[in-house]
Formats: sequence, C-alpha cells, structure tokens
Amino acid sequence: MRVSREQVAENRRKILDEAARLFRERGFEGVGVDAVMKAAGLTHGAFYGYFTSKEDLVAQACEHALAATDATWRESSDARSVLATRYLSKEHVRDRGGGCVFAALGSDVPRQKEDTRKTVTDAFRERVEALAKRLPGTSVAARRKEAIATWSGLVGSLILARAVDDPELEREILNAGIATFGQTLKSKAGAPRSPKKAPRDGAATSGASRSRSSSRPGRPSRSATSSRARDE
Amino acid sequence: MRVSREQVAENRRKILDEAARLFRERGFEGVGVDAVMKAAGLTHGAFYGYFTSKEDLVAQACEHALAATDATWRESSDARSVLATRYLSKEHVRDRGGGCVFAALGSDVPRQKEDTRKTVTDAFRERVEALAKRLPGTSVAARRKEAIATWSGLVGSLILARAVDDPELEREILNAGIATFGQTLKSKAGAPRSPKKAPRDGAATSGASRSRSSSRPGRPSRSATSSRARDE
DNA sequence: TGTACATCAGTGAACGCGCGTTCACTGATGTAC
DNA sequence: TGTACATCAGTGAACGCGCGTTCACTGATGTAC
Repeated sequence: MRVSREQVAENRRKILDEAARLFRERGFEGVGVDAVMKAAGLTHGAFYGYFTSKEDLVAQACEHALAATDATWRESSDARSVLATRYLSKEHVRDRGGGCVFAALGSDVPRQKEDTRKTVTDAFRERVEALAKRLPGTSVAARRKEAIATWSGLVGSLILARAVDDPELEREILNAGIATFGQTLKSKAGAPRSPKKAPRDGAATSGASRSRSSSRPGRPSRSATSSRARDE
Repeated sequence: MRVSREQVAENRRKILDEAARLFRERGFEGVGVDAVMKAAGLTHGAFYGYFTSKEDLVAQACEHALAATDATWRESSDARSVLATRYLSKEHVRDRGGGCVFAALGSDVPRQKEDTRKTVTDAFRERVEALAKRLPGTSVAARRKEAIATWSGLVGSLILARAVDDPELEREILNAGIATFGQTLKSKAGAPRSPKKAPRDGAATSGASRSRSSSRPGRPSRSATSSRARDE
C-alpha cells in the first residue's frame, strides 16, 4: 500500500524522533529495529526502505537529536548561569529520552561507527563555540578552554546525577555543578602539558558552517548491498 | 571434572577480571556470557555455578572493577593536580578496559538493575570523600562540594575526550580538564537553588565503612529460581 | 597412609527467544495519455 | 478532467544467528573409614 510523498517524509521524521528518544532512554543496544518502527506506527519490514542498516539509523538518529538541541543552543541568549541551571535541573535528569545526547549516550559513543562519532564530534564543536560566545574573557583561546571545561563539567555532572541511586546525593551533585559551572571558572593560563604545541585558536571558528548532513541520501536504493562488519 | 577449591577461587577472580575488562571495552550489552567465560578459559555452561544471572555478573563485575581503583585512590597520596593529570592522560583515554568505570559505562548505569546502581553510588561516595581529603578549604561542606564538581569535571572530560574522533580536539579537552580540575575551583558559597534545605555536611562522613559487599554468596545454589523480569 | 565413595565444578548439547535482515506480495499513489 | 497503468511504500512471513539459560553427564576432588 503505497503512501503519499508527504506521508513518507512524515514517517521518516517520526521514525527518527522515536529512535532518538528510545536510544537515549534504553541505549543503542537496548532498542531493536522492530521497537523503533512500532513506536513510529509502522511494521519492521518498512525499515529498510528508509535506512540501510541499524547502524545507519543510529547515526541519523543521533544527528537528528543533536540538531534539535543545537538550534536551541545557538539561538537562545540565556546567560551561562541560566543554561547551567536548566541543564542540571531535576527535570533534565528525569527526561533522558528528550534530553542531552552526550549525557544519555556519551560513554557509548566511542563504541559506535565512524558516522556516529563524526556527528557527535561536530555537535561537540557547535556546543563549545556556542558556549564560548557567552563567556567573558580576554583571549579567544582562554574563552574556548573555559567553554570546553564547562561543557565537560556539565555533562559529567548530569551523568553522575543520573547514575546515583540516592535522590539526596543526586541533588548535591546538581547543586555543586550549578554553583561551579554556572559561573566563571579559574584555570591555569597555559596548557599544562606538552607545551611544544599550543592549541590552535583557529579551530574555534573553523567548523562554523554545518554543511555535512546534506550528503545523506533520502531513501537508500533497494539493491544496496548491506555488508555487515563482523570484527569488533 | 571437579577442580580444587583454590582453582574455583582463581576461576571466579579470572571471570570477574575479564568481565570487568570486557564490559568497559564493549559495554554491558556488547558482551555475552559466552565471551566472558571463554576469556576466562572456561565454557559457558560453568557460568551458572558462579552467578545467578548475567545481571548478577554485571553487578559483581562493577563492584570488582570499582574496588580495585578505590584502593588506589584511598591509599595514594598524590596531589590533586597529579591525579587529574593521570586521569586525563592519553593512556587513560586509550585504556578503556582497564580504566575508570564511571567514564567507560557512566551513561549506561541508570539503565542497570538496583544492585549495580547501588555499587556505583557507593563507589562515587568513596571517590568524593577521597578527593575531598586532598583539597584545601575551610569548611567540610565547601571541600565536599568542590570534590563533587571536580569529580564531575574529570569524568565528563574523559568521556568527551573519548567520544570525539579528532585527536587534536581530544588533546584540547584533556588539557582544558587538567588545567581546570587539577587545581582549586571557584564556586558560589551557598547552594544556588532550593535554599530551604542546605546540603547535609554529615553525608561527608556517613558512608565511611564499606561493609556492604559481604552479603554476597560465594556460589549460588543450583536450585535457585531465576525469575527474569520482563518489563522495562 | 591407603582405599572406596560421595560430592560437585566443568562440559557441551539443547532450549526458546529476539534480533537484524530479506523478500514476495499488496494496493494506493503518481503519471501518461 | 477522466481512464489505464507503472511505480513503489508498507506488510508480514521467513531466514540465520547469537543470546541467556538449562541440564544430563563426566571425572577429579575431598572425605570417611
């Protein structure tokens, strides 16, 4: 039963929405193709009309989830303290499925395929740049360094607040994070190790245009060979 | 073919060693019972002589891995900066299987069963207390808060350094983390939100004795019913 | 200390199940006239 | 605008595979005498 082109586009969006939510809730390996398609109101057989493999879905779902939050970060003019307070709120701790991808899946990213890691790396750069813009500070390098440390602190705080099973300790972690990463950090001026090569300031602006995602085909051809890598 | 009691103890240790390594490398769901037993030099059939279920193995392997590093943290007298430099080294980034459990599996912990979360929570408390002891600072509460934020920052930095696919960016994250979390942080004095209830200072010393792990049986009885939870 | 027997750690076949993936078929959509 | 046909998105059965788990059996260990 063929459906309209608009329906196809909407189905695609729905699949990615549901996949992005489910992966964040249950982890990449905790969600099957079947579960994603069912959540999107389709049957599993239709899956390979949209994606070449589950790995393909993982990569695109990550991009989908990250793009949604990227926009918010770039466009909002919230101060760093507001941002930290919202990021480290109990609501965000609870809403794994709709929250930060880095916190929900961060420690699983190194185990994913190239595509996914590249998507995550690009999004990390976006976040750091968006954060650096909000920071006071003299040099671009110092602002960038502080943005990186702040972002690390926020992600780490959220992950640990979620990991812990004691609500009181969770609250303590969130509050410590807000108090520390919601305002200017103190850090040593230079890079403390391997001083032979200073961090490139140019990297702070090099990835400004986000043009990569256009190379993804809308629908894979039916005849596409699916080579399944067997090695770790 | 029955083996000696010493052999049983050694097999148990080997299984936990290999499980702790494999889980950190490939994730909880990326490693099967079969792979763990093979790595330990046994066949999968012997598994249920040692553990009641895979979940049981997950919990015990986490405890095993965390206990190993706990000892190091408690006993070493390294300054905070040395600790940060070692924690955020390229060697640690590379050695996922032998490194920090929080960084390797942190975002997967909220999805695990009670036992595992409890083990992780206890270990978190240990780390924070061990870290707080090294910090200068006036009040116990301030030292504890700084220890929590520092630990969050270290874990977050390591997770992000591993997630990223660009070695140069990885280096930047590590250096920013060392510079920031290797020395005293600035943070607001009071808790910034929900000021009705101040953080309990007593929590800093309440979990001092680590007596919990003794309740684990050495070998489960053969007749133990394995009830498998079907719900999420 | 030596023998006879009970114990039980480990083996490997087998189980049911869910996974990722494929495919023949269906029937509504889109198009050519 | 209306009809005839080609296209193709979605369905559901089927596949092979690996997973967690069970169990009858084996034979070395540990024990009783």
